[in-house]
Amino acid sequence: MGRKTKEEVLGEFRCSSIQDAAMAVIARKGVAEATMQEIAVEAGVAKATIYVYFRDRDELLTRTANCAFDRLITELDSAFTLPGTLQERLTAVVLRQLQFFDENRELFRAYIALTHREDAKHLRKAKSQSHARYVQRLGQLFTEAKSAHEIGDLDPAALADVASDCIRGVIVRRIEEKSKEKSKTSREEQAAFVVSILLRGIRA
Amino acid sequence: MGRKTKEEVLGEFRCSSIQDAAMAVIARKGVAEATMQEIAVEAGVAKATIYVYFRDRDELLTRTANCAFDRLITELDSAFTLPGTLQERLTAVVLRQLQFFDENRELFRAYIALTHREDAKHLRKAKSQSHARYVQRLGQLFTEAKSAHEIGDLDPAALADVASDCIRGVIVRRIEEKSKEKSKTSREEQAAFVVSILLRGIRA
DNA sequence: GGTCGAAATGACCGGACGGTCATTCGGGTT
DNA sequence: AACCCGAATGACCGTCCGGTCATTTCGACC
Repeated sequence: MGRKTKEEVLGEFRCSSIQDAAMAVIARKGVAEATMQEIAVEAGVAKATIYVYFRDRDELLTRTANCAFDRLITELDSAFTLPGTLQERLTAVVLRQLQFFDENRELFRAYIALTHREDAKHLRKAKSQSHARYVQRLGQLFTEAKSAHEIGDLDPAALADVASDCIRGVIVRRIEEKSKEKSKTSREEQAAFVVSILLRGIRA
Repeated sequence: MGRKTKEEVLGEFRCSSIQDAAMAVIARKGVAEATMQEIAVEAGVAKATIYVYFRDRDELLTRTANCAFDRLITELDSAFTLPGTLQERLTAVVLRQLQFFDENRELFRAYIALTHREDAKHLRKAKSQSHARYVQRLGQLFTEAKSAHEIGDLDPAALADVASDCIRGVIVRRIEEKSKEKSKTSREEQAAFVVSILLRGIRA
């Protein structure tokens, strides 16, 4: 049993090494341009070695994406379960998300790169599953706020869609700014701004 | 002169035929998977013929994208210049956009496909130029509304970003719904909903 | 040190794709 | 009808990439 565990551990270590390499290459080149060769070099193994642990390119990318998305969801769950008013909770969620993507920009690039993907259907599926979970969490938040009469008679699911759009946009712009070396606005300001618009609207 | 014009007209006709074919293929397969061979078949010409009119794949896609984006901008301009209150004007813009993409779904798919592109830099540039123009138009609209004291002391450019995010999201969801054969909500309702959220916010 | 089995790998294959070129084709001119 | 010239094309090339396989490498066990 000790031996077997050892082998398994070694195998899992190799697997995650390759997945880490895949994430790095995806972050650098995007999903479509992430070649097996480059992933292999990044992982410090031969290309054929990848095929010892993954059936084909699709399985590697699918499992890598699922891992990444799980990390994201897990990270956000702790923000979603915080107590407080709708404004407080929404701000916390946005803030946590900005922070997470600041620290894992490669993950965000992968996330975005998968958003509109026309290649492997499995990737789209994995992405849309995790995104659906995320939007659903937002919907819960609005449902609770509705119960507390913090919001009027609006469809929580529709609100969640709009909110996720706005948050997405903030992150995209933040990443683009960052790559231009001018992150002028703090996370806190950006989070407060978008939550303010969402809650109070544009009107005077 | 008559002869020359005739030749030019013929040439331009061929050009636009090929560009139309390129748009169709892009709409069907996405930018990355749009091969010269498939575009040629779609256009009813030999692959080599494309190279008579376009230097290479990049030039074909760039010019095709620019054409498409010009159509989009032109179409929206007439909506942007309508008179009325902020709410009326914004609703008109959103409505026109929904209608335009309903009628030119392939154009939207291409537009979205180009949004996050990691291939040809020229394409990204073309897209971001037209998108920048669009967001700028939105910004003008908010600036005017600010002058008319319809909105408070908020940065029009930032508002335009948020608004474009929300509108984009509505369109994406609309297209996805449509491909599932269940367009449950009318354009008017969807436009009114997103404008309502933008102007009045979520709060009760 | 020798043996064995699984892991790792370099070399290779088949196919797809962008791009080129010599040849063919077709309509206008004489 | 013969000729001409540019447009159109089929055949072809080099490259890249995913995937395979026979061979080698390496650590555990005797």
